[in-house]
Amino acid sequence: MLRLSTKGQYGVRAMYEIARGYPDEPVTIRSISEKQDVSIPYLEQILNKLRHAGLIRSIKGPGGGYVLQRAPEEITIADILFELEGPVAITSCLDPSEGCIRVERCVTHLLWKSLGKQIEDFLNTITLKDLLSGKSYKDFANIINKKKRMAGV
Amino acid sequence: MLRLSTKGQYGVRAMYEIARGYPDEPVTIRSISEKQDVSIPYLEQILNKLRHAGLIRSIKGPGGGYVLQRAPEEITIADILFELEGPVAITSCLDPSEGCIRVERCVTHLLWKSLGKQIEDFLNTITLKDLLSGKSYKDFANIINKKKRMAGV
DNA sequence: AAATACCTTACTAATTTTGTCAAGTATTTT
DNA sequence: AAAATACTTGACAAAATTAGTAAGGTATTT
Repeated sequence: MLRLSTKGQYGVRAMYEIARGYPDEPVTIRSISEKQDVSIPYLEQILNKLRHAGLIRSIKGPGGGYVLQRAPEEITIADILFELEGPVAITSCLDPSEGCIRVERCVTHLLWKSLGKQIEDFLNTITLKDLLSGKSYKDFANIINKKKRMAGV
Repeated sequence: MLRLSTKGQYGVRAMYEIARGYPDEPVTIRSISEKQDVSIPYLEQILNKLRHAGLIRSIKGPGGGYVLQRAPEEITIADILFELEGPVAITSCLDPSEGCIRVERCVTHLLWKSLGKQIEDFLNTITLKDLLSGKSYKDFANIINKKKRMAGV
């Protein structure tokens, strides 16, 4: 349950490759394709969205490729996934573009909203830099929990 | 992104109705259908799974219906969703039934695993009793954060 | 025996996902 | 100027999943 589509997954992996070239080495689509085992046409579709969102820009011609528009520590996983898959919406009625017609009597509305918030907090906290620095499983949990403690939750 | 299927959503809402009758009032499928706006055949499919999982049992004949097998505080949202939608698996390679062929070189593996763990912790913490007692949005967040603090995370 | 209520399997329409394909446009190097 | 490299766009379609419906049972109580 709660699976992420391949677009989101590949998008994050593509951004990881582009981040590795930051700040001065443009990364070609071919090189991303080879390193991450994703077809070039599919990557084009994905990178196109990320470019329109202002997360990356492209440099044409020989020697060109993609580069980050912001530093790796300034780009979160949420930034990437949001562009490729839209907002976290555990249920359709929690999608801002749809809306709920039975909020009042829906006993689970707040439950899903709260779960969505937990997920968003996590995704907003982890950045490309965390990915680059090879964080461990425990590290990721600590990053988010530490942040919450500091926020006084 | 990360949407729950209707089976999972309806399943939780159905369990909520059955929990309202706990411990001595069997809840008919018809009554669940009317209160939660879900068709009877679809509910049968859902309740069948929950029954096989031992979360509920059915009483046949007039005056019959469904009743919880355990107290509301002993049944978590994770118990319900796991039966209806399988384990939390952000990516297919994190699904226990599939497995990952590139764990070593996958830079996002631990990220998704960690996110999955956050979600599971949340779902394992909230029970039917929390739903019955009409918890607020903030309440849900507090339940899980308090638990984590106590665990010394 | 009649009414109530659950039980099971099969099927299918709709939607979403996961890509491919074809035909471009833009830039740099030689 | 030409060639090579690289990105850009929109349309299309197979495959998988979701979200149910339909039909024909079986079991229990009154």
